[in-house]
Order: sequence, then structure tokens, then C-alpha cells
Amino acid sequence: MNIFKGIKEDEIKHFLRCTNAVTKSFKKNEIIIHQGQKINSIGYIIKGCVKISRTNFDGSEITVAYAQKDETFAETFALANKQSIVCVTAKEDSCISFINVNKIISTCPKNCTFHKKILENLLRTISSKNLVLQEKIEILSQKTLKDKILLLLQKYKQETNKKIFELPFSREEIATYLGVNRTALSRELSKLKSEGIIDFEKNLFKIK
Amino acid sequence: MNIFKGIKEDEIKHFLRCTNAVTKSFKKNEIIIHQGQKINSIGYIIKGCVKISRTNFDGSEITVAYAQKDETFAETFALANKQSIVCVTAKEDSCISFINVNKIISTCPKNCTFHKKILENLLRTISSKNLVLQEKIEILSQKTLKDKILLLLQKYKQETNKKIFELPFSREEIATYLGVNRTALSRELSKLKSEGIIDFEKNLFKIK
DNA sequence: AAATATCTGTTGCACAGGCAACGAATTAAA
DNA sequence: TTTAATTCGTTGCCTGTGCAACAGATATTT
Repeated sequence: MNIFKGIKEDEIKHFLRCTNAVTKSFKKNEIIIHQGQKINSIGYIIKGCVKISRTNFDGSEITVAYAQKDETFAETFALANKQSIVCVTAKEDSCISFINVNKIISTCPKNCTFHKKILENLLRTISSKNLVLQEKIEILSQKTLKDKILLLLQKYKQETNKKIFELPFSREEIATYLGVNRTALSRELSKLKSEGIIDFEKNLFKIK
Repeated sequence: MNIFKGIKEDEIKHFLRCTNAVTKSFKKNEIIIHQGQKINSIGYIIKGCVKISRTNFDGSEITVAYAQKDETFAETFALANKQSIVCVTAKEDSCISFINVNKIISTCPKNCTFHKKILENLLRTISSKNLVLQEKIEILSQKTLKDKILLLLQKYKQETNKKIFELPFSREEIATYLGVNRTALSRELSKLKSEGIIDFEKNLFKIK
């Protein structure tokens, strides 16, 4: 699901012009949206990949999500017209179009036929993100690290629908996502392996 | 924010008729939506109050949120046309209107003027919920119980904008929300009080 | 008022997991 | 190839928090 699903290439271009979208380039590790920045535009990834994270008051960083080409970010803050509580950085050289959210909501003056479809897509996109957040809450709500790991693995297994599946993240990133210490994660993974509950080799995992 | 904000009473009634919304009554503790149930309608609370919770595979229950009169629930699942991962129960005798989500998205055949406004409201409502979920994630991501409690209290303080503010939940409910043991919560609250960091009397709290 | 149920705080114990220090393996740079 | 930098796993130590058992306070019912 993304906001331009089912919309033709030239219609997208038309729409971006029509809403006066501003397109900017960002180098790897460059900050796209600062934490605390007030937002009124949705970010649409033309090229590249971004990381959405949050820095705690104690200085530690929490990765909220990643977004790829053709995906959007910051819709929530834009629609609520609030300060962003997250920080968005380019994971690689990226190209982003910023679309003013009010232009999406208000009917296009030129009455583009696909405008309504885009609004519906936006609604479904935000709903999907909602589900992703709920899944994260579900994982974080697990009492033990063991349960957190197993739930995460189960969800990835379901997603890929394969016996052996990949977690495309470093151990550090997984630990950050789960909100736990990296070495504790390693310890628990080894323990689960020695207990014969899971098996893994680098980033390839298997649940027995 | 709610989906009928700025819509007149008789327009709401008109809309509910127009979309063939079904209204049902529920007694206290009665289940409104079962976990796993496939959803294609949004629940709009005409009267009463509901609890949104989730039961883990280990049998423990996690309270996700509460919703009051004039608020909606299950929008996310309805829009994604997915099974609900949560369970919705009536906290008191309640009256719910179920509005089919496709009827909201598709333009009203009778072309109600307020239809577009309702769609916009729905978008903003879901965005707000998104923010609420992100705040919960922020709290759950805190490393220690102390930090979780303090962040929760700070957020409630900000919300009420008062020096002394109320947490309208039992200790058990707070513990469940934070995903921790109730007695551990009591112990930490007492500790924070003895350290002079916070003060409280029953459900009234103060951060020093 | 008496009896019962519910809510809240206290404490001892056990253990999960945070943290520090380290080494090995892998990757990137010189 | 050698050196440096990153990533990952291991282990010892110690603290935070789950859990059980209990007591007092408060609310509800009879």
C-alpha cells in the first residue's frame, strides 16, 4: 500500500505539480526532518531509503521504522499539524517530494479524477502504519526478552511465509527495535539456539 | 477530534441512515468485537464507554486504550479489512453504531455536502490515534520502570496543564498499560515519593 | 453494622537482563 | 597484504523487576 497505488506515472507527476510539491535531494546520513520540527507536508520517497528514529531525553536512540522508495513518512504529524516527535535521516542518498497535506485533503481545483483515489490511499496507508505500530506495541509488551524475540521472529516468518527467513537488520538494530541490550539479545539468541527452539546463521533464522 | 466534528446533529443522523449504519446495545462487560474477528465497519460510540484490549498467547491481557462517547474504534482494521488483533468490551452499558467503511470512502450517492468533511475527520482521527500509539511506544521503550512512570506522568501533566493532576486509572490498569507488575509499580511509586521526585495521594499526582 | 470483595502498599526471594570488558570474526580502508 | 574499524558472541557482576504472600484500607453487599 502506498498513496499512489493504482495511479499512473504521469498522473503522479501531474499531481505533484498540481499540489506544488517540493522535491529535494539528501545525502546519506543527512537529516531530512528534525525531532521537534513542525510538519505540514508528507514526505514521499522518490529515490533511496530513510530511517525514522527518536532520541530519548537520556540521549539513547530508538529506531521507529524504515521507509523505502514509493513509501511516505510524517503523514501523522502533517495531518495533526504537530511537531515531529521523530527524526528522519537518509540511510542512503535519497530524493524526497514534500506534499502539502492540505492540498491533498482539499479537492483539487482542476478536479483531477485520481485525487479521490489518492485520498483513499492515504487513509489506507495511515491505517497500515497504525497496524505496524500496534504490532510493535505487541512485541514491546512481552514480558521477557525470549518472548519478544520469538514474537518478532514469528511475525517475520508469517510475512515471508518461508521456513528459513531473513531479518534484514544488524543485531544492534534488532536490539534497538526490541528496546533491549545488544549483548542480552545475543545471549538469549544463543540460549534459544542451544535449547533447540530456533536456529540461525547470521541473519537467516528458522523456528523449530 | 472525532469523525463528526463540525457536523450538525441532524446531519449525523442523516449520514448514519445514508450509510445504512447498524446500531446495537451492549451491557457492561459484554464483548463488542472479538479478537480475530474480521472487521469492515467502524464503531461509533453513541452512548457509554469501551475498553480496547489484547490477550496474549500466554493468556495475559494488555489494555491498549479506552474510548468514550462520540469516539470511534476499529477504524484501522476496518480500513485494512483485516482481522482485529484487539478485543473491544463495554466498560459500561453502551450503544454503538457500526458504519461500513466503504460507504464512508465512496462518495455518497445522494451527495451529502458534509461527506467530504467526515472523510477528512476520519483521516485526522486515525492520525491522532497514530500519535497516541507512538506515545505508548515511547513509554514502553523506556529502559527502567522509573523512566516509564516519569514519562507517563509528564505526558499527563502536559495534557491537563495542571500542577496536580489525576490519573483516572487503578494501579492495576496503570501497571497493565506500562506492561509491568503491579507490586513493582507500587514499590517504584513509593520510592519516587520517598526520594522527593514525585508526590501522590490516591490518583492525584504531582511532579516536583 | 457486619461480612465480603476489591484495591493498594510492603517485603523477601529469585532471576532476567543491563553493563563492562574482552576476543573473535568480518568488512573496509590504507 | 596489513591495518583499522565494525559487528557479533561470551562471560562475570550487579541491579531492577516479577512473583508470592501478606496486611491494611476502602468499597460493596447483606
